[in-house]
Amino acid sequence: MAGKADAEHQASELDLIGETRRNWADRGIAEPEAMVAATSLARGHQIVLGRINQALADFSLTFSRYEALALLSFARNESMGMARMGERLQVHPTSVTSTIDRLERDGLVTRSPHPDDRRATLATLTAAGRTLLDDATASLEAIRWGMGDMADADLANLGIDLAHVRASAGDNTDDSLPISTKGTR
Amino acid sequence: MAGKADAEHQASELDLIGETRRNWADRGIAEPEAMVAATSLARGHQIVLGRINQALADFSLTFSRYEALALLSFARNESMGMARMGERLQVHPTSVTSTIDRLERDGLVTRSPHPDDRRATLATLTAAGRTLLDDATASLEAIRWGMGDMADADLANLGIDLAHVRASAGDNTDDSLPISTKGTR
DNA sequence: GGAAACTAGTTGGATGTCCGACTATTTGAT
DNA sequence: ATCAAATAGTCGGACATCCAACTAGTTTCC
Repeated sequence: MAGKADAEHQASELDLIGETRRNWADRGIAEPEAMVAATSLARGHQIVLGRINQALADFSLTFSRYEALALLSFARNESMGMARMGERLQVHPTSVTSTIDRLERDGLVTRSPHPDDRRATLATLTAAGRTLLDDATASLEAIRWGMGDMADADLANLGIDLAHVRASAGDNTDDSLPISTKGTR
Repeated sequence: MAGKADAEHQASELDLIGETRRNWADRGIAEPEAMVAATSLARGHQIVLGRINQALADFSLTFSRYEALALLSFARNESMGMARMGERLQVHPTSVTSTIDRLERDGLVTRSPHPDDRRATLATLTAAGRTLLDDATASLEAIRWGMGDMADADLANLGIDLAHVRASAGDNTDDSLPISTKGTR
């Protein structure tokens, strides 16, 4: 889990990131924009993930486990090999093991041997898993995936800016992104 | 720690977020922009934090511990009560305990009783801690705090968009942010 | 065919984060 | 003044994530 569950708690009096920026500026930092962006990214992530996990707590889920359930729900037969899950979710194979362990413990997923490859294990969504996923999804939609009351236009801008980050890491960012204003700024 | 250490690894063939978006769209999701933004935020955080932690590994540091050292370096006498550190870093008190434990173990920080409040403990930067912080900072500057080759203008946009997220959580976002284009889009 | 190289998944260890509960101390309110 | 309420820090437990190392099965290539 990551981020404080209570993302809405008092942010004390001051702007913590602005304060940090000022501190570094006094010291003569290099690349101040990058520092502010990285710091803001960490804080934004903490806020949003905190809200999401808070909402998912009603279902005894975390975002990691929710993502795994959602991924399976999109797969043929709601079933997928664990290595493939790791690629899709961009997490280490051991994290998949750990996530599936807990989902299986809670009866949301079952493990079964792969029919063709005796090394591989298939994770398959159970009926309970599918039901819980649907309920949890409705809950996340209700809180707009933790994005608060941000306007759709601002959300789109954020998505574009983050696409730049992802592109800088080699993520392919195809045309499915909101590109209405792309290149115009 | 969060994010894959190897943030630059193969992003396989497809755009994972675009693919996710398509999957949900087929299902008729509500609030698609919010979902994409939240997903992109998580991925962007993973990428940037992964790069940062990779750079800090040369100093046997993590970003959490680096942040704690930096915070202390800005404090009067390079010293601060642990509760205050938790407020500034926006983490749970037990996380501060854990972080200071490791910093103390590595000789980068010392604990001492607060002179006026016998409940409180002061964490103080050591000479070794200060030196390591400076070296680690230089390393982070060299990689632009994990922001890759993003242009300053894009970084500024990202900072602005994330300020909206933070504002929606009650973070005070004062005038120290890059506001050159604020309100113009 | 058979050995080397690769792939799939797990286990064990380290870190970071949260929450609940607990002790010690300080504040505040009657 | 005294006792309740709030605050500071820690411990134990749960999760998520990584890495290194290991077992078991599959591919590749001579």
